[in-house]
Amino acid sequence: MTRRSSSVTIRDVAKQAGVSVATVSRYINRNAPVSPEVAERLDKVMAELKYIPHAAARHLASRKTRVVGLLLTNMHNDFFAPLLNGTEQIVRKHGYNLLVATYHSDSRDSVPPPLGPHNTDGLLVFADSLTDEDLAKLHELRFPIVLIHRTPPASLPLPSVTVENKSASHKLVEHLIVQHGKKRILFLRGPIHQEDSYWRETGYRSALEAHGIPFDEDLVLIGEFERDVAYQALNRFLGNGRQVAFDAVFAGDDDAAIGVINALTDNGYRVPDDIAVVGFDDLRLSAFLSPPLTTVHAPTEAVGQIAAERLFGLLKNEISNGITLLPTEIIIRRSCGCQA
Amino acid sequence: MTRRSSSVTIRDVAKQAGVSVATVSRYINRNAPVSPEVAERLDKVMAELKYIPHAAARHLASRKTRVVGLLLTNMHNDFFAPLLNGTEQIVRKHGYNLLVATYHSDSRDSVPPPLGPHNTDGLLVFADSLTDEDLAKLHELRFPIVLIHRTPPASLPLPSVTVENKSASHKLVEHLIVQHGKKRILFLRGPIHQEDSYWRETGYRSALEAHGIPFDEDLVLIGEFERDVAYQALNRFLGNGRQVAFDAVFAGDDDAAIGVINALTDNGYRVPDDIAVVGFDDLRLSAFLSPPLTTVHAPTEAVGQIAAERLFGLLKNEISNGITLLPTEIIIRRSCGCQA
DNA sequence: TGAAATAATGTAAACGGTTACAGTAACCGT
DNA sequence: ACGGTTACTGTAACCGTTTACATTATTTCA
Repeated sequence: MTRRSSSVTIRDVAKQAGVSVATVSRYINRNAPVSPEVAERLDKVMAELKYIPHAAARHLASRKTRVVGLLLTNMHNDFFAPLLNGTEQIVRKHGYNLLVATYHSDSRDSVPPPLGPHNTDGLLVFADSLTDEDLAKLHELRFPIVLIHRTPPASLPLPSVTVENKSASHKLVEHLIVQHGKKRILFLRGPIHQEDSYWRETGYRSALEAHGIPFDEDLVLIGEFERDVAYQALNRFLGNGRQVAFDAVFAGDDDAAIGVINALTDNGYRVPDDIAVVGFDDLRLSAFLSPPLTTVHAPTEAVGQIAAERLFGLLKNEISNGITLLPTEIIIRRSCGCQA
Repeated sequence: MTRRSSSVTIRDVAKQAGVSVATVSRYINRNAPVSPEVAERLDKVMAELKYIPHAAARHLASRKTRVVGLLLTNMHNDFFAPLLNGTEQIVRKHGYNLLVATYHSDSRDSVPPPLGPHNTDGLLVFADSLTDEDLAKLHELRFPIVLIHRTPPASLPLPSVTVENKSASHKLVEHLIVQHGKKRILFLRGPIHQEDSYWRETGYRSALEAHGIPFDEDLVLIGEFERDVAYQALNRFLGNGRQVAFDAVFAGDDDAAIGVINALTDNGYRVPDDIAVVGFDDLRLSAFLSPPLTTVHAPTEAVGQIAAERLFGLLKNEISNGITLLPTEIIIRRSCGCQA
């Protein structure tokens, strides 16, 4: 007994059942017929020995990991919980495992992405957690990738699933203008280079333009889709000793909206009486905020599910590219001033 | 060229740099000295070839995966976002990857746990995602495990990190009794067999007892720490045509509290004027609910961090067992009736 | 009825790393 | 000057699977 490991291997099973390892392997993977007697014997032996195939050995030999990766920019936002949940459901359904990691330009000090062909069979890539070059490199290796909340760079035909940002933002801002007579609407920009940011700003601008309100760069702050950043930004803005120069805020997302409401309240403003606030995403708890948040419902869990399903499609060599754009819907609650 | 794979291997690097594979391996792992010239040459070659070590091959040879697993019961609750976040931070800091999965009695139809010695170096096990027997088996294999929100079964000296439930629950319920004169306090029980449930109920009972209020089984409903379940349960309770027989609700956790507030509101009760509601966990958004939720602050992100750190301690053979009990703190806001 | 297909199994070579063992050369202390 | 370290490197076995190739027995069918 010179074995280093205490774990039972396929050879133990083979010996115990009086067959070759190849037969055991084939039975486990159901990829070649095995006689009923042998099958029965194997079932018994494997149960007795509590045999569990060693993943790494399998991966090495078969060149498949049965793991898919989810690469995020961060996870300190309730936005990611449903995304993860949706993804995990599908991954589990397919008998795969899910590796999650964060990666971003900041961490990118010559450190390669933590997830890739070396440890996964395919990747779900959120927003700009990978650069265009990273994506191009992976695609060149024919590595399965589906993009989430981001469309493929030019000439890279990667599947993508994201949500409709622009028209919903347009409608939301329009609601502020038309229903509530707002004219000086602050906008909290999300992370630069992130598509959601871009399209939400585009929708914001187009709504202003459609109603003859000039765009004013002074009315855009850095929100980063983060509660604390938004809070700070607004606090600084208000602390400038300036007169109130705005009557509403489109916070970019719900998380930032929380920060905004907080900052406003701390500075003595009432929401929505003095200042209307709207967000984007419709987090699980946004309906229960004080005041209930007017926002845009984004089907985040579905995004995770669909993206994962498309990834598994890719893994089965079903070539499916093109972008899936999930519809969003504006949700009128109280923070805009409605009594809904 | 008969190679099946297109990927660059350690042998390519070795040949290109004119050294043996052993030297390359040693340099990569920094576990033996390598001459400066060779080091430099290797750096260059590895960059040129874009060499990334194949994880599975490494795992197989070294018998370490550099992956830790986080096993949850589910993830459709905002409670898990900070837990995951905390865990991921530490895991990343140590250069490991994080595999997440859900597993529960329901899924346990003779399906073995998705995470274990075959694909991870250690496991973070939340609540009752594994049974006592599962844990015993793994511990017998000397597999590193740290428990989260659960203490080790008798005679299994597993490290554990959880939060103080009982005394905080006691204080919270006491607050309802003493400060607000509540006497008929509904309790929404969490998942049975889950320790948080048990201790929160214990705290609830001890507070009642301490103030001479008899425990009434009719006042406990199934909440499951889930918003929808709590909503349904309370709705059914209210719909029984019975007279209002309670004046406050301890919802078990914040997620259930949302459901409770919602059900109450839908049935024409005002919170907190008619019925006081308190939760547990202090989710990221609980302060911003309407009304702001009186609850207990649980340092969930810290739980994730500390549990992960302890797991890495185990991986370094630092034997650390015993349970880490993180302090909690009651947070008085408005939903109990205070004006705070 | 004989050739060809099919079923069931075995042997052994990968897969891409790590590491035990071994060896050489330079260095150190006495 | 010589045994003992130390620094660096190489060879090849091994980790636990999958799978190409081979083999034998059994069907199928013209």
